[in-house]
Amino acid sequence: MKKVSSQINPDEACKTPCFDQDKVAAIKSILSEEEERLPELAAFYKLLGNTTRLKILFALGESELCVCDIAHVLELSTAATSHQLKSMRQQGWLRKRDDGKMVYYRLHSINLLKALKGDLKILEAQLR
Amino acid sequence: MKKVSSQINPDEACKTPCFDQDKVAAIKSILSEEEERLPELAAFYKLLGNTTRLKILFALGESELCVCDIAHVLELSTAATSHQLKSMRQQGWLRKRDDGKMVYYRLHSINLLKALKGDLKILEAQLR
DNA sequence: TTATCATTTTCGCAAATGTAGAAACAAATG
DNA sequence: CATTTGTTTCTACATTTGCGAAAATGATAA
Repeated sequence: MKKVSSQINPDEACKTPCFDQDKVAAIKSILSEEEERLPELAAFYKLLGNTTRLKILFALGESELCVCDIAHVLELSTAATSHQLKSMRQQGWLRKRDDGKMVYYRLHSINLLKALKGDLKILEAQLR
Repeated sequence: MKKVSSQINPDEACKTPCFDQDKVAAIKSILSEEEERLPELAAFYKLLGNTTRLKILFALGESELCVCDIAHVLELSTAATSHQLKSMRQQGWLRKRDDGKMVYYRLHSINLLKALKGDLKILEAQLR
């Protein structure tokens, strides 16, 4: 069932020569197509992997808000809030609108929020 | 347009009293319903926010694999690989199957992989 | 102009986090 | 028994991170 190839290079990083070399090669080849994108995808999820930022996204899902309002919702300083907003704006998730001294943020894409809510449901299903 | 309420508590964490107190209260109330779940959701995304783990998921999307094969695909030690596998198994994403000395891992839910591939497409759309 | 206000940015740090190595351990095999 | 495969614990290291403090920006008001 398990083909332990005789042509294993002893210099391999993994010392256990248990693997199916052909299978590994095939999967490496398949992965190589997506490999470039994976760091981007990881960065995408990293940005989502923070309760404060998720709160911001859910809050903006309700309504456009100024930085100060968001800061109050989060009970956080405006500087810290602004920092988080910037990171998400850079990711393309948020848009800003200047109005005098105030700056208003809103979701750029409603799809993101939908995805979040969908994932919340998946999560609940997992936990049952 | 902006209602600056007179009943602002001067002890507020945020020093700028620019906010629409009613709006903030309303949004806080709405968020409070989801607030409990948000740390879980963040943990979910944190686990996805790593290129190595994403590689594992995509690899297992192709085929069930033993730890050693996965380690070779990742070019990582079996110990490190096993650690990552454990974290994802704990999250409920993977299942393991013992077969003699070998241990095989597979995706528990195909939905996760579908979601990943969907998010990859969203990402590509964003970047255009 | 000067002052004030909302926000942004820079700097920097303390704390948290994550990754993975080494080695001990477990379980299966021969 | 010795090997093999995988897991776990302990550990150390580097990196990341979130955020405070304070200066800077840019708009508005006096």
